[in-house]
Order: sequence, then C-alpha cells, then structure tokens
Amino acid sequence: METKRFVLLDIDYITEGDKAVVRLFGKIKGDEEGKSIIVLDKNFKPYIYVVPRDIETCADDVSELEVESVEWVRKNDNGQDKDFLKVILNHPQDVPKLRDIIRDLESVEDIREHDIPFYRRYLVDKGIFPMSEVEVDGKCLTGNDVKFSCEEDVCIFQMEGEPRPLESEFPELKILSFDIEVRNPKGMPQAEVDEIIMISLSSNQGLEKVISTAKSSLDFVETVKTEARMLERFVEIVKSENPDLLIGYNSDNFDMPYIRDRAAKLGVKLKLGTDGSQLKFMRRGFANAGLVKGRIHVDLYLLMRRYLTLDRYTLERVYRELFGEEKRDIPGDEIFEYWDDGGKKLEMLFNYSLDDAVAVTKIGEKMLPLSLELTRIVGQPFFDIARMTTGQMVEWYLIRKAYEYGDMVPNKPSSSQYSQRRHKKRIAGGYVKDPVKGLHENIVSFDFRSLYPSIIISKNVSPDTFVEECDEDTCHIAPEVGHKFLKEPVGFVPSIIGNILKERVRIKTQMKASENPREKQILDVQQQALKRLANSMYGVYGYSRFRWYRIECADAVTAWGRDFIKKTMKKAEDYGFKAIYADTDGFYATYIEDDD
DNA sequence: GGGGGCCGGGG
DNA sequence: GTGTACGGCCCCC
Repeated sequence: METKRFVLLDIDYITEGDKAVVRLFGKIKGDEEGKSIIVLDKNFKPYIYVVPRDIETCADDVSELEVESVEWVRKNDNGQDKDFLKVILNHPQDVPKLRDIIRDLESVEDIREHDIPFYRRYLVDKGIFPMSEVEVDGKCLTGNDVKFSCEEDVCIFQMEGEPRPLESEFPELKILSFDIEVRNPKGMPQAEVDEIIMISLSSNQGLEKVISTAKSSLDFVETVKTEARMLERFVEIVKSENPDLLIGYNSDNFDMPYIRDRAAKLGVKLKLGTDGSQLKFMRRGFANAGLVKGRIHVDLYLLMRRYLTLDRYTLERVYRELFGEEKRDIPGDEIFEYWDDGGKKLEMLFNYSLDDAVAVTKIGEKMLPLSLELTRIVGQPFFDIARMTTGQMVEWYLIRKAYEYGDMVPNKPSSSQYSQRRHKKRIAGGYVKDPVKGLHENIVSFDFRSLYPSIIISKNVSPDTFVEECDEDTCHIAPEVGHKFLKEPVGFVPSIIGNILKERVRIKTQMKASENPREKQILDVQQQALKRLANSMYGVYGYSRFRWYRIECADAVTAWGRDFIKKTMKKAEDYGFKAIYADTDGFYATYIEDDD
C-alpha cells in the first residue's frame, strides 16, 4: 500500500463494466511534485432518499426494483426529524431511470436529493474540496490495467479506503492563456471556410509564443507549414507546459468551438486532457463550456461579467478597468487586411495577438484568486464554480452544509412551482430615497452592505424557523409584513451565516498578525470570499429557482432592512447629517456645519 | 405591464 | 449526465 498527496483539480466518473468509477484529477505534492495524477475510486454508490407514506410497505416496494439496497435513515427536514429510506442504486444513470418509477409508487410520497450529480455528491459526502490537498492510500496501476488511454507520464492510482482532506496552503497554479486569430474577410468568422492564422499562448511562468503559418523575424513567433500543424503544435505545447488552468476570453463561445471545428475539418485530434481525452463540450443552457479533462478551462469573460460592473465587457474595456492602461486593438473586420499585408501590419497583428493572450494571463492572475477561494469554500469543481452564479454557489454551499448537519436538502421547484413563484407579486425591495438634486459637499456614506446577513442572524430568518402563528415572546415579528420567526432554535441558514462571519473574523485577525506578504494576500482573498458568500446568502430566499426559496424570508429581511436604514437616517439627522440619497444597503448624507 | 425575442463576448 | 440554467433591454400588443 502506498500513500499519495495531491491538489484536487477536478473530478468526474467513468463507467467500467456496469460500475461507476470516480476519477480525481490532481497534481502531486511531495515526492514527484508537479506530476499529474488520476485517482480511481470504485467504491462509491449513487443514492436518493424516499419520503415514505408507510415505511415498511415502501421498503418492500422499492426492494422489488433493480436497486442495490435500501436503508432506513432519520434526517432533519425543515426543522423536523423524520424517517426516510435511503435507496442505494447500482449506477448513477439508474437514478434518472428509476426515480420516476419510485416516485409513482403508491407507498411513496416524494423523492429527495435525486438530482445531485454523482461527482458533486462524492465531494460533499467525502468532505473533500477542489483546489485543496487530499491524501489517499492505494496502489499505482500500469497502463494495461487502465480502461482509458493515458499519457505514460501520468500516475494512475487505484484508491482504497477513504480520501482524507488535508489542511493545506493555497497551491501555486500554472496558468496558460490562449487566443486565436482567424482570417475572416466577410462578416463573422465561419469555421467552414475561415482558417485560423495564429494561436497565441502566454503562461504565468514566462512563456510568450505565437504559432502561425506566416513567417516573421519576431522571436516569439514560431512558424509552421500548415494550419493542421498549428493545431498539433498547440496540443503539444499544452501537454509539455502541463498547465492546471487553461484560460481564454469568451473561449467557451468562440475559441474552443472554433478550434474544435477546424480540427475536425483538418482531421487533427485535440488530445488535450491529462487522461489523453479530446476536447469536449458541455451544454450549459445558452452557452456551451469547453471541457479539457484534468485541466481546468476557464473563460474569463464569464467571470468578469460577474465581478465587474461595466457598460461593456470587451477584453480592452476590462483591461483598462483593472490596470488603468489602454491595450491596443485591431478591429475584428480588419484583421484579414493586416494578415494579407504581410509586412509591417502583419508584425502589428502578431504583437496584438500576443498582447491579448498576455492580457488574459494578467487579468487571470488578478481575478482568479477570489474564484479559487470560493471553490475551496463551496467545495465544487473550479470548472463549475467559474460558470456558476453566486446564487448557485450559495446553494451548493448549503447542500454541503445540509449534509454536515444531517439535514435533508429541499427539492428544486417543479416547473409549475417555478412559474407560480415567478408570478407571485414581487416583494418590496430595499429602501430607496430619491436623490436631492445638486452638487453636494462634505459627503459621508453609510454602508450597510452586510446588513442582510446581520438581519438573518439577529432575527433568525430561516425556512425552518418560519411559523404562521406565534407571539412576540417566542418569535421575531417583521415590521410592515408581519412574518414570524422562532427565536429558538437557531435556524439552518442563520447558523451557517453565523459560522461564516465568525470564520471571517478569525481570518482577518490572522491576516493582521501575519508578517508574510503572500500569506497576508491569500488570507485577504479568503475573507473577501467569505464576505461575498455571506452577502449573497439572502438571495436564496428570493430567487425562484432555488431550493431554499421562501418568499416570506426575503420579504421579512428587506422589511427589517428598510426599518433599520430609516431609523439610522433619523439618528444621523439628529447628529446634524442630512440624507441626500439612499438605496437598499447604504445612504449618502452631507454634514451641515454649524454657522456660529 | 407583461410576454416574447434577442443579445452579450469573440474575429 | 443524479443535466438543459441568465438578465437586461427592446418591441409589440
């Protein structure tokens, strides 16, 4: 038996025979530092919970079906302990196959936790976190024992027992950015006819390169004979650089699909994965996501839309916002002219293209740490986190916490519940005072951005403490709307926000005490991530798609918020401030100086 | 006023 | 993949 320690980069599962095998993709720590590893776990089974009408009949009925086994469990469901059946299935794909049959059984009232992807279930149940270190016992496999074709220098490891999470430093990650240019003389590029003319690459460890079919005296340009060869070189460089993160700008929507289409046309295999697999795509609603196994493809465009508030999100605009300097730009419809020119203008095009890749690396270095910390806190793969809304992150964080607390996760709304929620009269939002016109001096701002989390904690606003009938002794009663929340016990969401805020205070203290600048910086990002999470937590009550949706909770929080902001403004006026403008989580006031 | 359709980024 | 998901704006009735 051997032990391996690695940074968990990604996770998925494959099927061997009729069994699911979980694969943990990582980068080894300690001996063999930096080498890629794929850890196989054959011993995790999918399951769902069943709410029985009559538990014994129900257990019999379910056992008749093609299931692995049935267990009786007791779990807390929205504040009450109840009996459930845990139905363990043979394969993850049996879940969608069998859940409707199970739900329709006469002895079954409902099914729960039936739509949690297998790899996410694994991360939650095993208590391990992507971008953190994990330790496993087991043995190395040779190529013949492995069912997928893999590069020979990747360690394939058969796990035995349980993975162990380790307290770990923030890992040093290798970033490789890429950007393609296309010769499109007419309209937007069409992969059917418009060739890729260059691929630019930039890493956070100094690589700066442009691969192209054109010759150049510029030393960062590598010339290849054909476009097919260019794509092959791209794959070779990705493999030899072996980055943890592959990043682009709008690459989910443009670069990745374009590379795929051209490669298909030219007969080039894009074996970019550490397991030797080809570039894949995942449907994600309105956008597909480019997937490279064992590395994490991140599209910065999506992240910038989330983190920055701008009128536009072009690479140039984002770069200017973050670094305060202009980046040169060639309009897309002129690129072919620069290419065809072959001289000075082509040289400009090479520089521009490399600049784009370098800018992506710089933006990534600045903006990725926050998402990486959120990954370590929420505990879902970085690939997913980078494509989630904050609301979804909150939900997955709560799912993990529900498991830790022994709580049953609420179901997602059915489509009819969803449209009911959407059509309910919108709740009153934050307090808004229209601005007083004019130019004001001596402005002070009062910021209550953390107001909602504090209200949720102090008023114990949670779906499991919400009650219809109650008096002021045992309940907090919201102003205006009158919703009631038990003072005791502490609700699920208030308890979690309380822990987040406590943890944040601990990290801030540690940060202030730290002498190490790198550590200080990491701790600072950690506390920012916790703040973000705490401040987004309120959203789960008011967003119609969420499992913990409870409009009365959202309604009560904003009611207490308005109450609080108005009282504070009143207080401020007593001290000589005059409110000019207020909106939800803060207000601006001028200080009226005494004339005497 | 609310439902449907389109767009964002990329070249 | 234990899927199929955004939010803002414009137009139109």
